Amino acid sequence: MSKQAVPVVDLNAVACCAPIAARPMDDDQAAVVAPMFKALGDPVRLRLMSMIASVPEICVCDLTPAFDLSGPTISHHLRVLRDAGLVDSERRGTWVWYRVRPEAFRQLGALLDIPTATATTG
Amino acid sequence: MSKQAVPVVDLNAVACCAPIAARPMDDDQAAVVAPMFKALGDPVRLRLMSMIASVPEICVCDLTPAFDLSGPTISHHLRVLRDAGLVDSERRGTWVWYRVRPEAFRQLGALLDIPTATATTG
DNA sequence: GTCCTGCCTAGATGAATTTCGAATCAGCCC
DNA sequence: GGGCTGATTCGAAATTCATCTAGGCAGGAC
Repeated sequence: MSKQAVPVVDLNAVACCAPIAARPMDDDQAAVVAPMFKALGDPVRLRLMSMIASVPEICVCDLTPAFDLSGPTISHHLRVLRDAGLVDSERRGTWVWYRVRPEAFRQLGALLDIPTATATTG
Repeated sequence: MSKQAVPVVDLNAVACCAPIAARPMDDDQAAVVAPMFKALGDPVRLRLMSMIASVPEICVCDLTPAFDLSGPTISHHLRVLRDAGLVDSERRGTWVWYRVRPEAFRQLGALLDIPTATATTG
């Protein structure tokens, strides 16, 4: 085993939103965060997420025609995004509207922050 | 490592740093970016990424014992991260060292930026 | 040279994912 | 109520994925 691989961290306070690069992530936190990244790890869902995040809210009827996929398939992907906590849905009359959950979005962004000088030296 | 060290993802091909929420992402860009998120969408890989990003560089021999998984499995996950363009590897003597690719890391963070007007007004 | 250690590759396998058509649920209009 | 449209859920097929064991290559010690 090498010596310099031991991480030098004292930020044991923040577990929820500390950047990935701040210190090694523990198993529990990884289990919580990974599904969010996983939800964005599909091109269809990434485009759906982008379409939803680009406007205050958007109807499923406006999302589906943008893809060459069946309605149930789009519905499935939207559910994955919703289960991951990235979006919210609300039925209003005939249509169902989706919007982004800004706090989840912000949290993901914070996780990818580069704290200070660790990863920038490579 | 010489032939495998070339990342599959071409970072320059991505519309660099345009946030997901700025405008709907097109199909090509989604196809390039999604594998990066997908690579982070597994708890093991997320912890690996975090361990690598927390230090300037780290030896595989320090990564493997942190998990209850076989060596080949860890090697597989490291390859996924490498193919996604998130990390780089280099053999020096007996050991292989991994380090983060800061530009990929920064780009992912930029993608999750909120352009301060769209997603917060919903 | 031989042996040992560290890491990767190859092949196999059970689990998860993506996708569809069919069926179902929710709301509106006549 | 009956019919229509929008969205989800159900059940199944094809694909992909995470993981293992076995084996191979590179480098150092002898």
